[in-house]
Amino acid sequence: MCLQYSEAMQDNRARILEAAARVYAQYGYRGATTRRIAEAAGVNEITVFRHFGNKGTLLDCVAHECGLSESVPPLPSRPADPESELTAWIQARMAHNRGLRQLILQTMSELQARPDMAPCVGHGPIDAANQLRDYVVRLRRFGLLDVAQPTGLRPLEVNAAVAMLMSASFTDAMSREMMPEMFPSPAEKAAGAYVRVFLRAIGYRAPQTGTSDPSPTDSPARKVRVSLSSSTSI
Amino acid sequence: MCLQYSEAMQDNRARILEAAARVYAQYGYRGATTRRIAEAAGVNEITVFRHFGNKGTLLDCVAHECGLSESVPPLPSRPADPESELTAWIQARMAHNRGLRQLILQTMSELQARPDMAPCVGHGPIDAANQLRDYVVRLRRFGLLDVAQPTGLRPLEVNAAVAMLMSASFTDAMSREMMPEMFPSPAEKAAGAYVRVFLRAIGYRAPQTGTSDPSPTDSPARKVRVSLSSSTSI
DNA sequence: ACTGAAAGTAAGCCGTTACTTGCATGTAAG
DNA sequence: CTTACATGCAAGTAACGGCTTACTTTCAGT
Repeated sequence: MCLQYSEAMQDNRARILEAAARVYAQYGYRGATTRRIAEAAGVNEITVFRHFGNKGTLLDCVAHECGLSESVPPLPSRPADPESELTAWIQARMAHNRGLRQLILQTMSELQARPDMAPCVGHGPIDAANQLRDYVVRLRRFGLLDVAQPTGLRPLEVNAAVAMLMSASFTDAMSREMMPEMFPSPAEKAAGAYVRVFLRAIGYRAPQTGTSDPSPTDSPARKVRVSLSSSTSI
Repeated sequence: MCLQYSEAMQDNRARILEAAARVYAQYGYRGATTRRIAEAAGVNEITVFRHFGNKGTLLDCVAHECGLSESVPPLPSRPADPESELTAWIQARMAHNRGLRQLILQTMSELQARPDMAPCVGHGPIDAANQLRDYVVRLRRFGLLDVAQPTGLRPLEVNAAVAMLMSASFTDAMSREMMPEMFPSPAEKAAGAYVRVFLRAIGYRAPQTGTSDPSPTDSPARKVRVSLSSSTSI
């Protein structure tokens, strides 16, 4: 039946795409030659052209189909243990980013020449930052943030704290290997440390013993003047 | 006199180096063709080869001579107004990094193929992080940090806070343009917000009125158990 | 006027790269 | 068995890129 042709075809197509992603991540756009890609895919160079027409189309497909889309589980909608929840989330994000390190760096460095790649590389981090902002809103709703600090907790700084946590996990994943002196904390402890710093900065206080299962309704923090939304620029 | 030859020669050499840096930043190693560099320098292609022998040597010289070395004034040795001092420092660092953005991204993405570039791109940030760590030590010596916080101020987390501030300023400079949603705070306010979050996280308290000109000797914070050094891995 | 360093011009060599064309092979559907 | 499709192989083309050779121009110092 016609599906078997199609299956074999899809098979080769997938192998070419995967090989192209690997070669592109290692050598960049110019260095990802059609010969190298075909060789890495175990396929004749001509097959590449028959499937994708030309190199540009192939690498566009790589960018849109490959793993830059998120595969990190979301933050819980009801915060229970913020420190461990955030740490697990940051750890997963760092592992994800480490795996895509070369691909991300190549794409970022070539954004000027191929600006249409911007959403492809930007969507993941932006979405994650919005998730984190929403999580902070939930922490506040559940009364887990100390809003009576002397200096006050302004939206500008909460956004800054979010950007700092996202940046730290991203930069750590991108560059710990190339400049370890920048990250004196060992890799397995880094995520937890970032999260603790973040929580301290946004005024997180572990709930008092006995205040288990906090509900949003009985929290005095709801009428605080700070309101945050993931899509609101401050 | 013979110096005029040399001056003219240095002139062309400098123009080639500067043009090579521009072309490399825009197109990367493979895209920085000798023809493009020569054209950008307003010089014959052969002159490039006569000066540098081959493309590799030229781009090595670019990496070692160009502006990746620091030009940011250091943090003051006697902290007076940490928030404004750090903000000015971070702002200068961000401006510096923004100017070198493409050069940094290209070099980072090609580190796998040219590992000898690692110190060239890594020295600046590492040095800056060490400066910041030393500054925190000075804040502590001058009694400007609240070390009696409930959760305690452990070196692991101070290092994490340093990494977060450095990462945030770096990532902001690198990627605000390509994904503005990631940084909802306006660029001119971002540095100050990062610094305030950082100071809050490390337990900075503005000195009480009347405690002007703090001296390191009369500070009770000196005998705290936390000791930090810029070259110590924790 | 002569010398010699620095720069330019013209031309080319040789390998690489993207992409094409033409032909043969295998294989499954009808 | 035929048809159609997917793939492979051989060869080639046009352009580009690193680098060289052989020669000329410019111009300060002697």
